[in-house]
Amino acid sequence: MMNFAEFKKIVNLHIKSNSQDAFIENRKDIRVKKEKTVVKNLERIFDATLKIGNEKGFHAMSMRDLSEETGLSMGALYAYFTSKENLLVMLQKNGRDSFQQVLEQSVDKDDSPLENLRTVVKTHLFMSEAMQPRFYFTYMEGKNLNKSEKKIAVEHELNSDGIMTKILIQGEQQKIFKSGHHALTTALIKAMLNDWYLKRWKYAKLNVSVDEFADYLLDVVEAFCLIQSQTEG
Amino acid sequence: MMNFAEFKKIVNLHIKSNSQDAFIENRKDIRVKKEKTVVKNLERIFDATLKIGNEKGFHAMSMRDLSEETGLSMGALYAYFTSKENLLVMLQKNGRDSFQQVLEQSVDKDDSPLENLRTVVKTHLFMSEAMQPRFYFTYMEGKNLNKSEKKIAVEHELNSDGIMTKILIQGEQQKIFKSGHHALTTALIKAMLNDWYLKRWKYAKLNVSVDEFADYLLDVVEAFCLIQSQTEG
DNA sequence: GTCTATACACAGATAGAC
DNA sequence: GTCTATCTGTGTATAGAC
Repeated sequence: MMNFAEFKKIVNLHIKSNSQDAFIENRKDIRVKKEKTVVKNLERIFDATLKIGNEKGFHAMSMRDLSEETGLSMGALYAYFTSKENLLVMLQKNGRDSFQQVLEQSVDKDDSPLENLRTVVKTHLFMSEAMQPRFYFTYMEGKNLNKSEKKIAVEHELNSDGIMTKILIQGEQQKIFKSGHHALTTALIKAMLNDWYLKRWKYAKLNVSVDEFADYLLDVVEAFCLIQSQTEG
Repeated sequence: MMNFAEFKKIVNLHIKSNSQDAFIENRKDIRVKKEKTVVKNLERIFDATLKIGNEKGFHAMSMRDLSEETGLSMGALYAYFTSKENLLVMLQKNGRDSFQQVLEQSVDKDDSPLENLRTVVKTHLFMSEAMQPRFYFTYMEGKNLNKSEKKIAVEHELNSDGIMTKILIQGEQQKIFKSGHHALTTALIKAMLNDWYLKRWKYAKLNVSVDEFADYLLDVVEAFCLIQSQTEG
């Protein structure tokens, strides 16, 4: 089964196109018109925002901090977004969409629910590993969004939970998984998945690799969900 | 076995003494000297800080916001702490200590590892339920602490993880629990426990009570940890 | 012990030169 | 397309009256 190294090769192209997507979606708000310049600088701006924001919080990051980290002047920065809040929204949107897409595409109707469960768990985990700063940022800065953006974020989460819950239900119908409160099971699995990028320092200290974490997490999940012990790994 | 209602009766006294503890520990920095006044106003200040801070983040909360919410003037506020950062540190310290104490006391050497595991999980969960705003705040605002305070926070977490890991090891020694990476198991259990106060909206939507959550979480944990299926609940 | 008034540093944002 | 210089609001914190 897929490990992180293989996963990364496959989706790297997708991930790298992040700031290009952002350019297309925010064309009207971006004063600079040369695509190549925008993509390059937007990437610098995003990276710097994630770095500073994850250290001390987005709100505590000043535009002067951002100017220093990116090497762009304050004036130049405002050619790429209309306001600090606009920058926050761009960053959040941008991450969510590619995540949702990759997750949905990972499910295969012809696979067994067990296979799909494993795939979805690993896909979620590996994406968060490949884009750790972004996932961390999205989680921690969610409450700084305005009401309507917050609502969108919640909908995305419920949507992504739905993918997993659906698999659990199918598993029960096919008598592979036990019956249970599947939405609650999903919530618990998500909680464990999120911990990987939220408490990175802890797993580093325990010297656990992302592949080991994936296998261990799946052991836990399968011990609870599977009707009888099957071949593992 | 203990449910939330019973738990709350037992520890309520402990929880209510929070601002009194804070008064004793921060005497030197508090300009007001009448204990009764300090305890009353400190509680108002803490509650207001948790409320506003959890809505939009501690850094985004201005002292004018806090003044309005507490009904105290800016000048009066600064009689209870020396700076905004000092207020943050007071709040964080204050919560941690009583948590650690209650958790450690909940373990009983004469009980079986299984009993102790259940007790520790429920104690952690029920404390977070009884003091949800404080737990949420501590989690989300951890990165705003300075280096030395951050270090203390990490130590507390490792310490509390240690309590659970120890129980898992004992369980293995007594041939009740499976062998495994016990520290990793603990991390996963903690992740699920934390989710209860971090994603409250989700569990509210699912209409899951704290007691139901406790039982379900323990089912998951026991399915993974126990050597063979034993009587549950 | 609490208030009002204010100091003054720093934030986000923009104008206009290059 | 990027820069420097600057406007203006808001932030934390304090002084001094009551």
